[in-house]
Amino acid sequence: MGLPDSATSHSDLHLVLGLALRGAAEADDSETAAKKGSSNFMVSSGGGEPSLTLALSGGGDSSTWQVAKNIDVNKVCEDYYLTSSPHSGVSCFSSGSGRVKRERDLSSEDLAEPEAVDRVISSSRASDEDEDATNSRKKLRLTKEQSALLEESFKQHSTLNPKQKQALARQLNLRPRQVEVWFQNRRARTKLKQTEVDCEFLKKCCETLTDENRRLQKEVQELKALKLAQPLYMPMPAATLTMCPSCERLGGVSVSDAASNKTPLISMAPKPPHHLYNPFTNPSAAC
DNA sequence: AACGTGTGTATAATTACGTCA
DNA sequence: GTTGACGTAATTATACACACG
Repeated sequence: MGLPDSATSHSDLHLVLGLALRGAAEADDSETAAKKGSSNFMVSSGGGEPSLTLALSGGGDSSTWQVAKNIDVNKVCEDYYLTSSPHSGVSCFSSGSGRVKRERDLSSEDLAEPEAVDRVISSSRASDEDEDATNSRKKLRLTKEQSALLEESFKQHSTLNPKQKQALARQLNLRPRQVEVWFQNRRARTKLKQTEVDCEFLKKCCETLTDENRRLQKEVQELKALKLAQPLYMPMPAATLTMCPSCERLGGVSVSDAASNKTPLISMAPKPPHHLYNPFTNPSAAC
């Protein structure tokens, strides 16, 4: 496996360079370097000398960070969740640039949470956009268990109130913001899926109507052909006449006209073959 | 068979903006 | 009118699977 894309980011460039300096004495292992590079928790702004401890000194268990920083971030999180007590440390899903504009999760809602450290770090960096931009965001991959629980919760209610969000986050060992984002994206996916279903349904409707239209057009052509085949002004046997129940017309002739024995301007064609559409069986269509 | 690379897909995260209390 | 919380929509970025040479 090659270097992850993030290895080419500025932040990781710093890391890789720094690690390369000391890595000479270690193994010439690009994958190891990549893994080291993938840990973008806290790179010191001090240029050449990478440090992973600066911003964490006042916070959680530094030993945890020392262990985690050399391991694939997702694996770290999985292992971390499995082995650590809930909220015993800083969330490993540092999203880097994400806390500048939205500070929703900095509210009292979850300030008591352990990831407060994360947010302290982030907020302390929020004033330094340039440095913030050097951290590429790492993407969390939810475990099957987490996904299942989220799905289960989503089935019950597609939106969460703050308490539910908080509880779910605690249950999943995620930040409330992450739960919130998951639900947002889940709603979006649901909507997209429904749109696709609707689209398919409308396509089928369109096809059906097109077929129906084609059939009717064909029938019109056949009727026209039949009409041309008959001589004009041919008297219509009364028995072949039917009355439209809705407008009380007899084959294009009103009842009053028929009663007065006036000759219709246009004679009715003989009764069409039974397989053809008879407009009088469908008054609304005929009138 | 193992490896590196390009590509497509799923989805976490971000951003912008609207609504409402 | 302002503010903060929350929602959606659009978009970006990342992780991963897979095909291919």
